[in-house]
Amino acid sequence: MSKEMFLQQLRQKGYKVTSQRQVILDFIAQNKGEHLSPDEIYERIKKTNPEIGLATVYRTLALLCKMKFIHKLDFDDGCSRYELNRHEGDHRHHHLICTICGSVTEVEEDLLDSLEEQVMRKNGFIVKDHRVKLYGYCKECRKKQ
Amino acid sequence: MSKEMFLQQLRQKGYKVTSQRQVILDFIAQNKGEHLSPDEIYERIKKTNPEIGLATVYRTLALLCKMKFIHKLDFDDGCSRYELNRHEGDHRHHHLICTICGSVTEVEEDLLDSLEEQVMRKNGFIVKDHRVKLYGYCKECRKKQ
DNA sequence: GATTATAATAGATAATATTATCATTTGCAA
DNA sequence: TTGCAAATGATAATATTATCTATTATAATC
Repeated sequence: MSKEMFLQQLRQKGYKVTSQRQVILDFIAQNKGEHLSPDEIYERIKKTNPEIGLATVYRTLALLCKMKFIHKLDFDDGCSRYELNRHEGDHRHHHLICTICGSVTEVEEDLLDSLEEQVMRKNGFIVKDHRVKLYGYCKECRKKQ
Repeated sequence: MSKEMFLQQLRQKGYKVTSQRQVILDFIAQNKGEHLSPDEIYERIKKTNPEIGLATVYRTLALLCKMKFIHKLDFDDGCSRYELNRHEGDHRHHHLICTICGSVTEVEEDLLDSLEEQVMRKNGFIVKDHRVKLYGYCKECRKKQ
């Protein structure tokens, strides 16, 4: 999704396009691939835009989440982290969290279709999104065991 | 797992069996089925055991998690919640979270075997546990749409 | 295009949930 | 008993959210 498309979506839903939102949006887009925390984003943005407050960073991140532009992640390291949503609207990868070294690896896709179908059939629950975390030992730590 | 077995496991791993830990353990075992938050546990335990501090509740919950006696949950309602681990050592159900009414339903099992096997093969990652959250519309809310 | 009304947003900061710190207490082995 | 590492309670620190007043984007009007 391009920046312009996103700004249009904001206006369309009645949200305002503020300079702060654009700055934060640009920053996240420029740092895709990193799992940034609110405080990291705040500290690094503050250097060029010292007028932006921490609360606004939190609020904008929450808004970007609601708009499905980013995802909130939780790796149990004491703060939340966010990543760009690369595949429009849909969540398309899982996280492998090593319980030894704490590393986080992403794996593409999925294989959840049969699970979601079963939940639909047995529980009447319509699945719109999912979050999957796999805990275990990464390749490196496995060797050292 | 019985209480005695659990206390033995504590001693075996070098942890001490304190009265506070026993009180919290008993309370959780007596309220299985509820998804209790640390503050709820603290407030309700305080009535009969006013000497127990909030920090101890948090610490004991973290310990019980590490011992795989309970699970930490996150339903995005502003606090963490815990539930008894019914199937020893292994995580055996997923959560369906309705994004309309906020209800949380549990579904037994799994169908993750093929996913975990694939992760093992492609990433060399040994999966020891997983956490799956499915977001969507529950049966009731679906009707009202 | 400039002006104005207004609801949304921003910044500052108080409140809340959780974790870290530290001095004191306690379970447990010698 | 006694010694000591581990645990506790109190509370400071941190991450996040809620609150409240001032500011601002935007649509309507001139």
